Amino acid sequence: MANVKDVAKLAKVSVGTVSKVLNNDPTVKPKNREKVLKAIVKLNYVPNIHAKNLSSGKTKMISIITPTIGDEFHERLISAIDEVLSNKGYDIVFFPLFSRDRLQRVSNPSHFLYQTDGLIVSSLSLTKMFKDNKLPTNKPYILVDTRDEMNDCIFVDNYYGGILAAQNIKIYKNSDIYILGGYESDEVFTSGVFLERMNGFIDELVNQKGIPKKKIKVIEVPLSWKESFKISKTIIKSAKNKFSVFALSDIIAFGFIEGAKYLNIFPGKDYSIIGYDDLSFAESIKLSTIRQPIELLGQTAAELLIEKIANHSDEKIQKCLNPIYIERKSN
Amino acid sequence: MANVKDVAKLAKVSVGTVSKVLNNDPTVKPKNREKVLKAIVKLNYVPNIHAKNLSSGKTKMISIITPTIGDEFHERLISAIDEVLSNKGYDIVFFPLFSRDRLQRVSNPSHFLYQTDGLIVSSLSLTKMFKDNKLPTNKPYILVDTRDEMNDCIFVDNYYGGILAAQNIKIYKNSDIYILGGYESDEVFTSGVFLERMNGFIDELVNQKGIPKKKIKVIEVPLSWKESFKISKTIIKSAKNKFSVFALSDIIAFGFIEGAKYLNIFPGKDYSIIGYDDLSFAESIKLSTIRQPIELLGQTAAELLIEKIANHSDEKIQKCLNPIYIERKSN
DNA sequence: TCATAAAAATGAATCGATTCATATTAAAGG
DNA sequence: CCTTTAATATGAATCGATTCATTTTTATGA
Repeated sequence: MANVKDVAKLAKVSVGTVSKVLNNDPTVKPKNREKVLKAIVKLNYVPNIHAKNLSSGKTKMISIITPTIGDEFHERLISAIDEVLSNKGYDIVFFPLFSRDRLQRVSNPSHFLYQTDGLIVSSLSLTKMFKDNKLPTNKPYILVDTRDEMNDCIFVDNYYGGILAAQNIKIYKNSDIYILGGYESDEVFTSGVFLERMNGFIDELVNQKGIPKKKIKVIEVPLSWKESFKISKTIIKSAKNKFSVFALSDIIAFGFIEGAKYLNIFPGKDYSIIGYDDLSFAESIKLSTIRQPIELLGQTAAELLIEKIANHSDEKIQKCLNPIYIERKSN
Repeated sequence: MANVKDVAKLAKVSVGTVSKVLNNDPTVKPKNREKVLKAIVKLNYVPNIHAKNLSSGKTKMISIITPTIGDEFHERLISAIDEVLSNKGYDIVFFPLFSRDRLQRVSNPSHFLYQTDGLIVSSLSLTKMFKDNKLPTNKPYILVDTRDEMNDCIFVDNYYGGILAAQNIKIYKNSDIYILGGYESDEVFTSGVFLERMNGFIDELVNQKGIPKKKIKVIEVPLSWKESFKISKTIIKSAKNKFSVFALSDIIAFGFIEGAKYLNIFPGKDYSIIGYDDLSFAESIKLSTIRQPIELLGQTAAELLIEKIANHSDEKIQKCLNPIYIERKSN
């Protein structure tokens, strides 16, 4: 394997010049640049990234940490982040946690994860993961999709999202109102967004709309359409009259709607339902929902982090974006 | 930031000893080990991973490349890979491609991606990505979920999966048989598995079961349940009598079934349908399907790669796993 | 033509670990 | 107690880039 020295020798220039060529330094004359380039090709030279990282003290990489990967929210979020970062010359390295076991491994401060130029942590609460509520690194980082007073973060106001749902949901006379979702099997991997949505919804209904609290039924369901699919029967049977549903995620709303169809109960007609997120399928199933600006969330996070890296400024960042209500036929 | 030298000085031992402690070398006496450990804590020392990578020539990391991330198949595959690798002391770094643009960036031979100890490439065809049908690296790598004569690979026999579907699908008299799926928007990101499934299915029907080819209708649909949801109406209207469907993925089968329900057409009663993959929801919707051993696929890939890294052997690996038919009510 | 300033090239020092041949210390055996 | 052997410890050399103070070359203009 050839290295800079070999290239320098073959090109008859110094290693400094080779390094300049590699980094597009304009202070190298065309003739020399060409010589170096030719030598690189001839030797089949590939720069060693580890040496580069070590000697420059930079990696031009950003670590991204997420709980899982199999969902549209994170796919869109990360794509958006990647787009911004790549424009600024950064690459992303991606660390989905999957399990507590992997979290354990990845908690080691000497893990590669913490030795890139910065980190974006998505949908995770550091409080629950690390006792001191901090990532074990002094690299700059920012949390996304989590509210955290102690760390820099950017998030969508989930409490307000709940309020929006409450303000817009159609309520039938004498009818029950169901909140669906929010169950999380492992509390270490939760960001608390579901609870906030629920609280916003309940507070608004009770305090502003004067709905008696006992008419609001919270049904804890995991974030999976299959689960709400199953639970739909129970709910529909227990409900007298028409009823209203606030699903804490579009995924849950979807399962409920599909399950209800089996009983010939249709959204917008026999009951009203509002979802959350505005995922790509929401429009096609005519689901009213609270839209999160997922792409904007990712873009802003990326921009803020890059700024932080560039300025070394340590002023606290607490950025809040607002969701909006999207009206469709289901409500 | 403290380094090995600082630790050595404080602990009053040599850097060699510090390094041994860091790497759990048994030839260091308990007393010294303790001194070093104490110094590490006192100095808040964190090993620099880039220096380690450079000097040792190893990273103890494996790169994983996938086209996307938002699907159950890859989530399960990667989890399985991660489990095996972590047991062998390796960590994974994960590179979803997302887009051609990112593929472009990631094709640079000096990318970090190619400077780990090995690579696993999932569901991608190198032929379409690189003109010489090789990854731009001389690190060991293995392809998963792709058949490729030129490279080491492990895959599930998709052609045979198609045969299995053909052998088991219920066929009604004078009825049409539909194949659903296989449309891919960007051919660079395709692995060709859908085509193989389809060919196996058709060949078996025509050659073994004597079904006339014109009764088999191929409907190209993208891998999205929404799309097959939409197309279901068209198909059902055009179909006289009962009919049979081979969905090239469970996701597509699901969309079709849900769409058909709107027209009061039910699987296992008004038509028969077989899916592919046996994703987690297949059981709950009673979908007959061709099960891929996803976890086994990931585990075996990981094991083979580690072996390759250890032995430097360059004998060609071409491992084929078999899918099995899972009977449920939809067929 | 020469002095001076600007541009380009140089290469030793550096980053922070691991390696391994060599030196030191401890244990075993007579 | 001394020799031999085994167990530990040492630290200079190494990995392969970047950096930057210094030197060399080129350009400018009087």
